[in-house]
Amino acid sequence: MSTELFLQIEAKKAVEKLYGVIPDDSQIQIQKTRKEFEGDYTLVAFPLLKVSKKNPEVTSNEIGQFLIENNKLIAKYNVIKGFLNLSLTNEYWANVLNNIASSTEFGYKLASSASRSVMVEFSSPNTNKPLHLGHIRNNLLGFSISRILEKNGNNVKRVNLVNDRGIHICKSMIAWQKFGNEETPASSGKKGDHLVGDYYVCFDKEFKAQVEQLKSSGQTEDEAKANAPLMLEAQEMLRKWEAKDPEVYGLWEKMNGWVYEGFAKTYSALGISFDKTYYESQTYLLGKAIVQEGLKKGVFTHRADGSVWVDLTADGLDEKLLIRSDGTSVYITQDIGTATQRFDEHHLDEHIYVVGNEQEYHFKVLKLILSKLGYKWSEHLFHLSYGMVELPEGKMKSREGTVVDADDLVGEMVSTAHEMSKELGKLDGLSGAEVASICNTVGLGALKYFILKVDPKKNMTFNPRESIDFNGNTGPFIQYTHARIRSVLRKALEMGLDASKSVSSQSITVLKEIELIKLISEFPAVVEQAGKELSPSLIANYAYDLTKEYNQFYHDHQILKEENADARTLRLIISKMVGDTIRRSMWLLGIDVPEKM
RNA sequence: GCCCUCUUAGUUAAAUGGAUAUAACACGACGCUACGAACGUCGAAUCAGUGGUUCGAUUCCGCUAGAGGGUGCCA
Repeated sequence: MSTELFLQIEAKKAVEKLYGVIPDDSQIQIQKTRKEFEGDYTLVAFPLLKVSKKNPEVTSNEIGQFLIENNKLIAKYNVIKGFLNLSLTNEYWANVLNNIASSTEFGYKLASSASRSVMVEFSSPNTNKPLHLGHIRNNLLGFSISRILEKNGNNVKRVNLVNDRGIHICKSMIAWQKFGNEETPASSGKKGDHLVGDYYVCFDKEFKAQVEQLKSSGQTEDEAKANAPLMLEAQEMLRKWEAKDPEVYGLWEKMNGWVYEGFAKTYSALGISFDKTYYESQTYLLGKAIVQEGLKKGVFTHRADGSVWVDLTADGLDEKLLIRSDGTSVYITQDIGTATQRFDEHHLDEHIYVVGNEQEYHFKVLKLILSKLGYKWSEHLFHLSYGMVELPEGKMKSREGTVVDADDLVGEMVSTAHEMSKELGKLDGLSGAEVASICNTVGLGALKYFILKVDPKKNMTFNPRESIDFNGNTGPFIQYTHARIRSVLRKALEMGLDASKSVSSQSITVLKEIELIKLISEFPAVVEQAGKELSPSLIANYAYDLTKEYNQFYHDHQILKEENADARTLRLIISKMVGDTIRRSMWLLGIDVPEKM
């Protein structure tokens, strides 16, 4: 039981005994005592005044007095205005530490076959260009949330839906065909996804030139865009692709193959993997049958030109096209199909889409359509809508070359880690492979932490200069503290000190020790909260708080050189638990922690 | 036009219907003969404006201003 819950129950009893009324849970507000006051947890008296019919000070004092008289584990209290600050005894905290030290998988709920089944779709890249910073946020969020949900006792399936077909792919293809001179990753040494991306940019450049030319010969902007030969060729290519024209299909397979090789490297560098990858080329026709069904049910309507629509105006939304007048399907048609397919095949309790907030309307519409079709599971679809990543100069624009490339970014972070460790001389004497591994861990840790510490819902600014800072509220700061703890534990082992004994209240000698035990004991609640809110940032902030608190402790108090054996053991155990909790918090974020750095 | 979101120190972030709003970076001043200084200590600096609900609002609601996003054949 958490300390907060324990105090809530005790306070409830006290109120009942003192005032003869059983208070509502919402009236018993327990919160952490603010740093500047003495106490562990605080009961806010204001909501109880109606019950006590006394002023805040008197009410607080009466409850505080009752609690220390009736509970041996509550040591003392003080009252400031309407706040009752409670301190628990050293026995209580020693016992908490012993319980944590002897438990396995502390803070985690393990999944069983009876657990809820959750599918998380994330990443979902287009195969016409390499991954960039925006994809990194998506990937890191999706991966971390999957781990958080797993450790909240869910069976999680990670899936990727690759957008491997459509006009955007044809743009890269047509540009390569016309201007590529048979360039391949092997011939040019370019990473496959970058090579294809270059031709996407090339298409845009040539297309714009054609549009300008047509405009100067008298066409309007819209006319020029519609008539540009390159665009017509791309559209023709898409038609040929849909007709499975062998030449076009072969080119498409070849170029997508290059992209997949490139993506695989990026995913591997980021430490991201999936249980299953879906391809839009295999799912884009799904959903059409369901649209027919909807027409029969009268949920959708035909228009004169053959297009199919759903009217959502009664729900405050607009009318939405589902099938184009030429009979082809649109994005949402496919999503209707894939969602149905997944719930048919897997019996999911929840399906989470990790997709940027610019698609909020899309998912609102999707959910509504599915519920109109009578699918009860539509209420189990959840759009995890995350904010955009902007640069200090503003929005990233691929065409203006202001996009931060994922591979470049990872590379820069790792090389910064190299420079840093060289400068500090921290890794002297280690083998090249060890140094490379550590710098990789630290560089990636910096990047991942920088992105995940921000609340997913919020837009964030990515400042390249600040992101490679390894001091302060950063991944490397937390990793460093872990490495330092591991170093202490290695030395303790050499000295033959035992960190597996249990401790007694006499072992606790300074306040910081209790602060640390308290913080460690809050880990399960943080994991649970992060699972509920689908927010890795809660874990990141917790890890930082814990690390900061430990560093202060470490600075002010000796561990191995402490002469009192009981105190030394306690500090050793606290150190071990802090190190473990840091490691496990970071694991939930998809960040590794090194033994040395 | 209509709909949605956001606005917290110079900057980037945090928290909360409750106490004097929390950190980091940057800036200034300090601490290594030390279990790891990628650390620690001190200083200065913030809730866009306005009205309401409330014992109490930065948090909830309204309006104003600014920023971003979406909106019938893109994804």
